[in-house]
Amino acid sequence: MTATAGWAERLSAARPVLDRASAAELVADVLRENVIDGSLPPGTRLSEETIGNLLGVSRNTLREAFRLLSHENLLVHELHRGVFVRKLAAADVADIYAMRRVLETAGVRAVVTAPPEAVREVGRHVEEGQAAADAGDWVAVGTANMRFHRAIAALLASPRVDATMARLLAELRLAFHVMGELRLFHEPYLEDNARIAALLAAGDHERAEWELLAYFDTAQAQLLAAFAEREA
Amino acid sequence: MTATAGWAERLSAARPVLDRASAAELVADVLRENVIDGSLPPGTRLSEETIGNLLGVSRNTLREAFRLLSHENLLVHELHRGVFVRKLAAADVADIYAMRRVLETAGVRAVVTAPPEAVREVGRHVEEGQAAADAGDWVAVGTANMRFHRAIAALLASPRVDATMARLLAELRLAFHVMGELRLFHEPYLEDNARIAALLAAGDHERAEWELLAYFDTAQAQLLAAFAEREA
DNA sequence: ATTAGAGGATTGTTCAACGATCCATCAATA
DNA sequence: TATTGATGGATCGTTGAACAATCCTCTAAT
Repeated sequence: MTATAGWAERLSAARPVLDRASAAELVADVLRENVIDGSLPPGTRLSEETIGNLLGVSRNTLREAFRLLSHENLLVHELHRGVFVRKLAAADVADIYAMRRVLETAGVRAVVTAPPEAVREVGRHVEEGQAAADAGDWVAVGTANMRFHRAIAALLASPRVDATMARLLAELRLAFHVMGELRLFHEPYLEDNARIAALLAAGDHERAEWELLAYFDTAQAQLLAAFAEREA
Repeated sequence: MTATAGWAERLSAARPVLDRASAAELVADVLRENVIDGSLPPGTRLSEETIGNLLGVSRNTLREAFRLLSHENLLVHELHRGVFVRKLAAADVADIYAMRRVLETAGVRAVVTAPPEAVREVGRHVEEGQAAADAGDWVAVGTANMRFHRAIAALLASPRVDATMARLLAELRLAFHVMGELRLFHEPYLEDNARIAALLAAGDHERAEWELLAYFDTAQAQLLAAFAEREA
């Protein structure tokens, strides 16, 4: 019985696969990948003709892809000048962390009403990060860390909060490129994350929130210090 | 001296006015206006040819405008079917209020560190709403109410939070169209808003938060009731 | 009443073209 | 020398047309 019970939901869950992405969205996916992994460093100018030829799509389609990524804050569009890979300023980093504080602390406080599955999801990403660290893959550690924090905000069980967090974290990755040694940036937080996940699992949201705020302060300070150093 | 002190900032603040132009953005502005004020009710299909001829722009330009508004959640784009004015479901309304609770309560708690000017701005929109009510302009009362709540979130002094709130409230206006009599929906909250603004001005963020949460509950329930009634 | 198919209408995507704008270069002037 | 002004090339902004792919409606057949 349980096998056939939820067939309607399973079908509607598969729907996004059906209305497959348009050409512009596929192009946006490719570009997003290259921006996030640093192949296209901040400040790079994306010429319509060059990129269009490279990917084999028309200028119009490409421009739609540019619009998509501009609204994800990964590209900036300057009239009559073209699109550039976003270059975060120190103020942007501070603002991103300000918004993360709001969303993630709200997520932590919602742990008491969150579905147990969502709480387990937080812990899962902690293990994911530790496994990646054991393998020495510090880029993967960074990815797991993003997922960990996204899972914290997801405790609110709000699609809009979730989408906002995803965009915030993608944007933040633009700032990571200023960090030279990824290991030094990510390694210390593995323990912090494990501790926060444990507190959440135990329902101790007050201490979890306190730990989380401490993490924000140090991580933000670390990033901003790297920014200041780059200036010099 | 003070008149010439901040000229650099004033100039750079005027910058957005300068690079304002793109035809697609202007078209998006026009469409947004018509969607928000109800001229284009939810569910309306926007034919590329029809709208393009009406506004005198080419299909390509119009499609860029559609993209812009789709990412503001005001339009939905269905592949090979066209774009439609977004039709909010009850779940959307609940989710919007969930996110408002997060952002606005955070704003209220930030009143202790917010710049005084930002606090005064909240009160200003209360008066704006009362003036509109005296004039019997209930659409303007609704606008003032939006600005009031946006000003509360703005206490966080975060550009990203501010932009997110603006988008959330624009989206919520799609739901207001189910309310028949706008006066019945907006009038009771004039007093609530005044009380909350007074509490904020006094720095009593605890009671302000309590009042605000009460407002969210009743307003959301009222909207959802109207949705349920529409179904019947 | 349901299914199958044909035809028309609309969208998806590309291409070519032209005006508008920006940018680098170089000449002219103080 | 440094600033200003003009020139030309490159790129963007926007349009219009074209064709394929897809959807919708209507009709016919079972």
